[in-house]
Amino acid sequence: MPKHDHPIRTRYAPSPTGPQHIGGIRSALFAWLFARRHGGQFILRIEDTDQKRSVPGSVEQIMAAFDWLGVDIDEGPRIGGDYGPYVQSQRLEMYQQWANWLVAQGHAYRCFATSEELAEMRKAGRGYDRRYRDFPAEHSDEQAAQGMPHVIRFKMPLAGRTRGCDMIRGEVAFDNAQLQDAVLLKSDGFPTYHLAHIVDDHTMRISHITRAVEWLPSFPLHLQLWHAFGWEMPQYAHLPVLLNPNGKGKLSKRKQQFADSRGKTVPVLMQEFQAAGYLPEAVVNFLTNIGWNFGDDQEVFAVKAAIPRFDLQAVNPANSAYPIAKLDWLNSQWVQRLPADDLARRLKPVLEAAGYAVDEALLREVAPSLKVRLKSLNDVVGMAGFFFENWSEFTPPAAEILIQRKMDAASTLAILRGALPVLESLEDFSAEAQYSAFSAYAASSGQKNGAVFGSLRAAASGQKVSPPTFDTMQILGKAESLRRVKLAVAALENAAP
RNA sequence: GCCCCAUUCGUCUAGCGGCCCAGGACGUGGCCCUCUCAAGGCCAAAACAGGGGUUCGAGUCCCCUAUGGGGCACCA
Repeated sequence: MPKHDHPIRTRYAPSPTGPQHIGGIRSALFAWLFARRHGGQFILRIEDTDQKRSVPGSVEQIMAAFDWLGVDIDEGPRIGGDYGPYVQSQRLEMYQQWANWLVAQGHAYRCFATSEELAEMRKAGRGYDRRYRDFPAEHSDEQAAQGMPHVIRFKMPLAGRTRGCDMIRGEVAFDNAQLQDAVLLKSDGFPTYHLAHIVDDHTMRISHITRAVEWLPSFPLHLQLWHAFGWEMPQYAHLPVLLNPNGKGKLSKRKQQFADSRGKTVPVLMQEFQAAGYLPEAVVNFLTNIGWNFGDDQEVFAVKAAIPRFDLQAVNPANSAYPIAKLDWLNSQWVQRLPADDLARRLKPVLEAAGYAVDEALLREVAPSLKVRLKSLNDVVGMAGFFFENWSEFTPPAAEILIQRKMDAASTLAILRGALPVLESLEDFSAEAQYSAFSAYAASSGQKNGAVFGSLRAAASGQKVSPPTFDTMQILGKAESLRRVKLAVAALENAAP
C-alpha cells in the first residue's frame, strides 16, 4: 500500500435521476467512511452529462438522504468548495478542452461515423471498426471546421495488456485487443463518463475512486486515459454490489420497494426506509455490515465506532444477496438502545402521520414500555395508538377481545367485577403496586395471573396486544382505568346478562 | 459469442498455510422466562461448489471445470 502524501479525498458522483437507491448510497457510505477514517474530505459531484435522464429536484433528494443518514458532505453543489463547479454540465468547456488536447497529442481522434453506420457495424458483429482512427489530420480538421458532426474517440492500444490495481481485488489485467475506441466527447459537446470522471477526479484532487464493480470492464480504458493525460493516478476501488434477496440479479434493477418470495416488503429507495420506520442508525449499521464487518464478532455498532476501523482493502470482493431480514433485527436493537426521550421524539411524527394529536408528555410516559416491542417505528400505531385517542370517547372492546383464552363471558365478568374494589382501594397506583395487588387478587379468587391481567389489559386498552397491563393502567391513571373497567363490565352485562 | 470479477451454513460474514473435525450474526426449530406481544437466556440443525496440483500440512496458494454476477452504447 503506497503512502499518500496528498490528503484523502473521495467522492460520490451520482446521476441526478431522482430518488436515491440503496445500492448507490451504500457505495457512497463506503467512500465517506474511508474519507472520515483518514481525516479527508468527501465530495458530492453530480454527473448530469446525459441530459435526457436528468430529473429536477434530484440534488435535493440526494442531499436529504445523506442528511438523514448523518453522512456529511464537505464539498458539492449547494455547499461549494475550492474545486467547483460540482455539476458536470457546468464544466463542459473543461472537458472539450481536454478532449481536444488528447486529439492534438495523438491520443484521440475525431470520428465522423453516423449513427446509421454505427448501427450497421454493430449488426455485423464486432462494434465500431475504428474507420476514422487513421483519418488524415488535415481532412479531419477540415471536416470539423465545416461543422460536420463528430465525436472524439480514444485511441486504445491495439495490442498488449493493460494492468491495474484495484484496492479490493488486487491486480487485474485486460487484453487491449478486446477493447474499443471509446467515445470521449459526444457530438453534442457533452463528455461521456469516461472522460468526465477522469478530468473531474483529477481537477478535484480525488485520491481514491470508489465505484461499483460494473465499472471494472472499463477500468483498462480509464487506466490508459490517465496514462495519456500523464496525470498522477488515484487509487481505484471497485465495490461489490447488492444482489436481489434471492441472489439472482442486481438489486439496482429494482426501481422501488417490492415484496420478496415470503411477502415481506423489501425497501430499496432511501425514502422507503424512512417511511417504513427504520432508524437511520440502523440503516447505516446494516449497510456497513454488508461486504465489511466491524470485527470482534460485533454486529451492532455506531458509525462513529466503525470509522476508525474502516478499511477499503478489507471489503469483501464478492457481491452479496441483500440480507434485508437482518435490518428488522438491527432496527429493534437500535430502538432498544435508544434513551426513552429520544425514542419518544422519533415516534411523534409517526403518530402524527397516523392522525393522532400527540401529547408529548404522554408519549414520554409510554415510550419506555415500547422499547422492546417495536421492530419498526411504525409499529407504535398498532401497539400504543390507543393512548392518543380521545379518552372520553373510549368504547369498550368487543367480547371476543375482552374474553381471554379458555374463558367465557361469565368468568370474565366475575374477574372484572372483582377487580373493581381492588382498583378502588389502590392508593399507590404504580405498576408495581398494581401488580402485587392483582396477583393477590388472582390467588385469592383462584384465577391465574394471566386470566386476570389479560382481562384487565383488554378492558383498559381495548386491545388483545398492548404494553404490559399495569404500565398501561398507570399511564391511564386510576380514574380512567376504573372507568374503562366499569365500561367493560357494563358491556359484558349487556351482551350476556 | 468474447472479456472481466467472484464463489465458506438458507442469508450476511470470521478465516489472509498448521490455533478450524471451520467461529459469530440473522433467519429457522426446541426449551426456559412470562399478564398479551415482544425482549432476553440456553440448546439444535446448517457451509469450505467440484476436480486436479503445490506443500510435511490447504477453507487459506496455483490451474481447470461448474455456478453466480457484470461488461461489450454518442447511459452512467
